[in-house]
Amino acid sequence: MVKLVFPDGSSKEYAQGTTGTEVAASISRGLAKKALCCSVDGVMYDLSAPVVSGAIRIITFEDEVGAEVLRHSASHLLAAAVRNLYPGARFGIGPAIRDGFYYDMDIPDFPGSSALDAISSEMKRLVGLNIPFERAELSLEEAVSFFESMGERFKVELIREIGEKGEKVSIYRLGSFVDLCRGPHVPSSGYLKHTALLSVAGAYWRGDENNQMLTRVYGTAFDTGEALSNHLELLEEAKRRDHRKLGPELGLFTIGGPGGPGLAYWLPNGAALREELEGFWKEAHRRQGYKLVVTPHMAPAELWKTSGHYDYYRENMYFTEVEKGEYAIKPMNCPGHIIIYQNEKRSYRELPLRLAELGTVYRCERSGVLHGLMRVRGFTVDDGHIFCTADQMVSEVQGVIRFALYFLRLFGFGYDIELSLSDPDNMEHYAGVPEEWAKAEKAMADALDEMGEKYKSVLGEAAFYGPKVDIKMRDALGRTWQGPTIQFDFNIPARFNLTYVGDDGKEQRVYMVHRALFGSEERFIGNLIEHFAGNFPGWLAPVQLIILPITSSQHEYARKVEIAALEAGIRCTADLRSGTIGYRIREAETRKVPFMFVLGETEAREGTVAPRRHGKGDLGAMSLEKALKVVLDDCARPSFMERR
RNA sequence: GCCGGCGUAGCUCAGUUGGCAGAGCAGCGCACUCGUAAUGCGCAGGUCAACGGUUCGACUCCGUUCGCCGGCUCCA
Repeated sequence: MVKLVFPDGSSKEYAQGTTGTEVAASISRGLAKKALCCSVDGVMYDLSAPVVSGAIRIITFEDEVGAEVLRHSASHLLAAAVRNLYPGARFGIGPAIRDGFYYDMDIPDFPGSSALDAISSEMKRLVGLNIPFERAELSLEEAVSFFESMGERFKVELIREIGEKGEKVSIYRLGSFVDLCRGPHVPSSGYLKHTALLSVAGAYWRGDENNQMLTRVYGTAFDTGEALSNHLELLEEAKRRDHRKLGPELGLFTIGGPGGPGLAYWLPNGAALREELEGFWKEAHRRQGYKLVVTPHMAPAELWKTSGHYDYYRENMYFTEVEKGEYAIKPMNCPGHIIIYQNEKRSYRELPLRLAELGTVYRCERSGVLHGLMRVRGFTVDDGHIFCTADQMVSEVQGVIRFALYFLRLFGFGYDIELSLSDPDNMEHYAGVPEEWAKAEKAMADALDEMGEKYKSVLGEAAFYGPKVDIKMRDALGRTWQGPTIQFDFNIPARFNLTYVGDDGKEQRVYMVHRALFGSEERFIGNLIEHFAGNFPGWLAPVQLIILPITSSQHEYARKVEIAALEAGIRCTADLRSGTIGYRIREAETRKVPFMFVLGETEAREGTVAPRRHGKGDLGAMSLEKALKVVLDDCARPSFMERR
């Protein structure tokens, strides 16, 4: 007999050889229908396998692992279809990924994305045949010779590695297609009805650019047609919000082309948004006790040699010559802030010293990785460096985290926190001594714990120069982006011998924290564009108000209203063109301007305006004074949080 | 950098087998003077990304360069 314990704590005995399918059916018909695979004591099994005693869980698509199993199965289906259409194809890896799956394949004479339709049809055909996934286990030798006979050199390479780890080798058969796979899989291809192929791209075998380039096909799969179409709709929405499309459309920026790849040119509207964002940032930083500084765009190579960038970051730097001396364009702001720190002898009394700058840096990124505003060669970092004593570490890190979260909440982003720690097995790779690392890592963890913030610790993700807290931000579509980062630095203070005079009159090594809230202003604005779909909150809207006289008889009144709005501090223009009012309203709506004042004969006579809110429509006529107040209230820059 | 795709008017896109460069929107002009998401008519707008080659003839075919897009381990 086999004794199974269910998640609710109840248990039941089954005959030896009972399969997962039968167990699921004994629980409920609904579960049997939704079941994809099962796990016993955390080990995953196919539903067709006989169950063993232990804690069983029937896994459905609602489980994160269930979704992975379904998608991984879909990747096998994809490979099977490709094998049928391109018998010469050889297969690499085909894992499930967030929201989908891919398969890397070497497909001779592959025609590119035009082949997706044909592959999709073949996949649909295989789904219709409802072919079972069948598992078999092989010895290492059998597996190697089997895949060698098929010419599957990538699989052979993988098997050899599995052999080194001492795992047994399993294969899965889907009709005539056999793939190396740990499993488990859904019972049959009929479960993969709601699958879609998305794109084709090149990918190096195992991600190494020294290896062969394979063809990667991306796809996604869901348990229901509705879930699939919702996901595809989300992808469409993301495309509509793409900052590379909205940015130029809204007159925010232009990038690439004659201005040079990876270099953003801010148009008047974008510059207005930036200016507002920067103004808010500066104000907030002053109130948080930062001293704002400004440092040059280039500095002698010597400075970068001392900082270590010259040796370790050289490939990303641009160089130039000044009177035969070598200079570097700055890729980071830290050395500049060091110069300012070192400008005078520092006392413990002036710590923590918080320096901040909107510093524009240039980094040489490889042409292929450039991506709109998200990955550029010239960008402005909202950089800050905190110089403090060991005792001040926890409260300083907390202050920055609180500050960062305030910023994210202000814009309506969600967040997840990661604490990136050193790899205890490789401490020799890091700058600084292990005891100091332990102290700094504890300070960061303590800071988070004390604040009651949830976070995920990731071993081995720290920078070589120190541990860090990374905050991932989640936008309106649920996508995550690199957000604020707070990094401890053991390296620079040692390299520059940064000290302060302690209360004992002796020189002490200063502690240093790098931090950025936006990260790159360019990328952050790219995120904002997509997050808001271009419908910025009033205070950031490049144009806050458009004045729309209905006929030319109201032009004079329109000018008066415009002047009043400008004097009130509203970013405003009057649209005096002769088109119909419907046409001009439509245009203002598509430009996502928050407010319009419509002025007709009645308004001009009575000294009123008829405001219209973007997305909401007509607000009804009111006095000019009242209307201006409505706009000002809506477009007010948020006041900075109270200090705790 | 590498693999694949793309590049025609400011934008979105047609352009057949190699045979005179097209439309809608935007712009400008004229008419219209209009009440909450597209008024009508007209005009102008191009080195078909650039350079080279094949050809009687190239937007079209070939090559090179530039730019843009999808990606380049989330490890069977």
